[in-house]
Amino acid sequence: MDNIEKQNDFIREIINNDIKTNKYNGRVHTRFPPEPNGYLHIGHAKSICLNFGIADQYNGLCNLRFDDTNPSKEETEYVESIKDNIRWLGFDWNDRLYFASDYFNQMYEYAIDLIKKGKAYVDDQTPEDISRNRGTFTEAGNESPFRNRSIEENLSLFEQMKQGIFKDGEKVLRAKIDMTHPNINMRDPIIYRILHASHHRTGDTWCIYPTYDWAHGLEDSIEKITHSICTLEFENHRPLYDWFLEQLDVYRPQQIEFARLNLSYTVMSKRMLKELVDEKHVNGWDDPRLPTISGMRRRGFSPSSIQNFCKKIGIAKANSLIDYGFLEHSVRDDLNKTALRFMGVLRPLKVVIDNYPEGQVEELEAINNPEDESAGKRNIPFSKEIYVEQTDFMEEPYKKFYRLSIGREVRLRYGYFITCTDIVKENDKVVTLHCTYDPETKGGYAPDNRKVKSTIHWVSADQSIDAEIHLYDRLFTEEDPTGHDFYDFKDLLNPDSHKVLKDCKVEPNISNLKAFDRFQFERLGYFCIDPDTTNNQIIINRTVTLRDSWKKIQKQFKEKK
RNA sequence: AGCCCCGUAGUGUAGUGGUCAACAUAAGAGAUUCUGGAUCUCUUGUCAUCAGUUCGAAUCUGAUCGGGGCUGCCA
Repeated sequence: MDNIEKQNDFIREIINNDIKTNKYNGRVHTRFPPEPNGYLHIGHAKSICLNFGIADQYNGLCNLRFDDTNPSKEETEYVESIKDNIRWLGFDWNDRLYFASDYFNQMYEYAIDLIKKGKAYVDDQTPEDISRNRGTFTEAGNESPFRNRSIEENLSLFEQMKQGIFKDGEKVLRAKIDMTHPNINMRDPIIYRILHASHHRTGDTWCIYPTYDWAHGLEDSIEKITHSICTLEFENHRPLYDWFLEQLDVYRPQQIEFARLNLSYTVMSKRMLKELVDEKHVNGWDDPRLPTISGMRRRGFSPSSIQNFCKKIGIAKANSLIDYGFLEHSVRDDLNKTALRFMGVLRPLKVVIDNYPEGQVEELEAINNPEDESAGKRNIPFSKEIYVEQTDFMEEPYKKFYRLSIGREVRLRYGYFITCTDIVKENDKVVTLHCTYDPETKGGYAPDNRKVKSTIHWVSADQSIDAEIHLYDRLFTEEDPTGHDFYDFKDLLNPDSHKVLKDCKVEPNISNLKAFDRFQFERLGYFCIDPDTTNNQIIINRTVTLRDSWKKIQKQFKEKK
C-alpha cells in the first residue's frame, strides 16, 4: 500500500491536479478498452495495471469496454480470453462490462445530430479518390465535390446507407472540418463506413459501422470517463477527439497518451502475434514463448510478478525498449519468496553409492522454502542409486569448478556427503559414477565440521518419477526484431527457442502438483506444471533459470582461453 | 518536406531554479551461505549540443542535432 501511494508518474500528476481543481468533482473514472481481435499481451498488462491501478488508488472506477466497431476482425473467442486474462491478473470490473456495440444506436443518433449541425456529409467518392484528395504531409487536401450537399440530402443518404441500399465502399459519412489542416486527421475524417458484415454481438442489425475516431470519444463520454488513457500514436487524434465532443456539446473526458511497452527479443503487435500463431511458428496463443498473458501464465509467470514488472517499468512519454532480463528479474523476485522448492534432474547421470546398504530406502527431511518458514518441510526418499545432473560432474574440472570429479567430495542437498571414487564410460561418455558416502553426514552436516565446496541436487533412482521438461529461450535472435528494414521479423525467429527434455527425473512429491502450479527446482530455476499433463505423463515448463554466476565464470574461462 | 511528441548511468524510471543528480535493474569487485540461489557492501553519469536568463539551470527561453508517430472506409 505504501508503494502504491508513492507510485507517481505524469498521468497521476495530472489526476492529482484535476482533483485539486475539482475538474470532475473529484471523480476518477478510467477504462480499459481492448479490441477483441486477438489475445492480450504484456503491453496490455501495462495498460490494465495503469487504468485499474489508478482507479484503486483514487477510489475511482475502471470499466472494461470492448471496442468492437469493426465486425470483420472481431470474435467472441477473444472476448472470453480477454476477460479471463484480466481476472487472472487480479483486476475486477465488477458490473461495468461494456461494449462499443451497445452504443451503436446512440452513436448513430449523434451522427444525425452532427449532420443537422452542418458538420458532416455523405461522400460518394471512391476510396482511391478520398485518399488522393486527402493531400500529403506538405500539401493541403482538396475538398470533395459532395462536401456541400444540403443537410436534408445528407440525412436521407445517411438513412439509406443504414438501410443497406449501397454496397461496401460506395459511400461514407465524413466530418466536415478542414481539408487544409496541417494535422491530416482533421481533413474531413470518415466517421461511418458501409460494411455488410455480421457482427459478433449485433449480428446483421447494422451494415454501417462507426470508425475509431468517431466511436472512442463517444464511448468515453457516454460512460462519463474522466481520464481516457491511451498510447502515443493517438496523440494526433486528440484534436479530433475534442472536436467531436465539442461539436456535439456533450460531456468531455480528457485523453492522455503514454508510451507503449516494448520488450526486447519479442514482438508486441497483435498483427505479428497473430501471424506467428496462424502460420504455426508457435503452438497457439498460449505458447509459453509468447508475451501473451495466456502464454506467460502457461510459462509460469505469476500475476504479481507481472504486476510488479508493470509498476517498476514506470509510465512516461519517451519511447523505450525494456530489457527482457528485467521481466526475468520480476518473476525470480516474486517466486523466490513464494515458490516451493523441489529437486529434479534435467539430464540424469546415475550415481551408485557403493558403501550404502543394498535395498535400503530412507526418508530425508527437506525445507520447502528457505525464504518462508511457514512453507514447512517434506520428506524425500534416498537410496543406493541416485541421479545427479550430468553438468555437475567434470572428468577434467576447470580451476573454479567445485562440483563432482574423481576424488572430490560434495554434499547432496539435505542428504549426505559423497566422494566420487570411480567412473564408468561407454563410448567415451561417462554413464555411471561410483561414490562412497559418509554415514556421519546425514542431513548435510559433518560432525567434524569439515567444509565441502558445493552442494548438488539429486533424486533417488527407483523412487523418482519421469517427466518431460520444456526449456524456452527468447523467441527472436535480435533485440528488436521489427527494427530491420531488410528482414521480415519471422526471419529472425530463434530456432532454439523451445527444447524438449524427455528423460528427466523428478522427486515423487511433484506428482501432488496440478496444472499451472509454480515451483522451484533447486539450483535450476522456476518451473510450472503444463496443463497438457496427464496421469501418466508429467509435463513441466521452465519459466526462467536461477541467476547463474557459474555461467559467467565459465564464459570468462572460455574467453581467457 | 508539414504537423505532433520525446532526449537524465548499459537499460528503465524519479528529479518541477539552491547540499556529493535518486531508485531499480544489468555489469564488475568483495562478504556471507547446505541452492555457484537469496542476502549485504562497494564501483559505474560531458543530465543530447550550443547559446541565453539567473547569484545559482537537468529543471526556464531560443536554436541545433538525434529518435519516434501521422498520408486505412484499422484500432
